[in-house]
Amino acid sequence: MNNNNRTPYAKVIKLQKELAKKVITRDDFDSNVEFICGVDVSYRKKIAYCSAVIINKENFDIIETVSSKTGIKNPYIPGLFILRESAPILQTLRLITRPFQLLLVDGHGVLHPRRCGLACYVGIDTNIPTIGVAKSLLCGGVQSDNFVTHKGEILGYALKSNENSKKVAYVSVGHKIGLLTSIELVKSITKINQYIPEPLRVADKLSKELDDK
DNA sequence: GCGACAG
DNA sequence: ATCTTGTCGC
Repeated sequence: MNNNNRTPYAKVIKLQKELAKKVITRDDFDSNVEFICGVDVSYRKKIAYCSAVIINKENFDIIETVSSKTGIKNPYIPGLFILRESAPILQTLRLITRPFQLLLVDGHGVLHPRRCGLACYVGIDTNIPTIGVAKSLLCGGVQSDNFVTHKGEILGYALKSNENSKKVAYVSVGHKIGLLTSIELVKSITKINQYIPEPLRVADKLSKELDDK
C-alpha cells in the first residue's frame, strides 16, 4: 500500500475542520419548541436500520415515526462517525412529514477533537437546531460541576438520571443552539429514572425492531 | 512513540 | 453497534 491508500480520510477530516467554523453555538430559532425529533441507527449484517421519531415536548406523545434501510458503505472510525451514519440519517429525515423544531442525534456535537461531530454535520446539512447526545466520551473530561471540557474549552455536559447512577448522557451543541439551552431541553424531554431523552430512546428501540423480512 | 477512541 | 447464557442485584 502506498501513502494514497493509507489515508483515505484526509478529505473528511478537512471537511470537519471547515464545518466546525460554521457551527452556530448559540440559540438561533424563533418558534417555541413544541415537537422534537430523535434519530438513531442500528446495524445488522451489512444493513443500517435507521428510525426517526417526533415527540410532543409537553406530553411525550409520539407524533410520527419513519424508518429506512441502507447498505453500510463505510466502517466505524472514532472521530469519523459521519462517514458511517450521516447518509442513513439524512435519508431517513427526508421521510418525515410533520414539522418539528429541534433534532436530537445519537452522537457528539462540538464535543469532538475537531469540534465537528455527527450532530454538527447533520445540523448544518439540514439547517435545523440540533443537539448531540452520546453514551460515552470521545474526548475531554468531566469536571466536578458535570461540564465536560477539552483542551480548556467547555464543550459538553454529563447528564445523569440520578446522583448515584453510572449511566451518563453526554450533551453537546450540534448547531443553532447554546449549550445551556441544550441541557435544559434534553432534561425536559427525558423521563424520570431514564438517562436517554425520549425521542432517542424510542428511535433506538424502533430501529432495533426493524426487520428485513 | 503510546494510549484512547461517538456507534 | 453487534454477537450471546447465565447470572447478579434491586
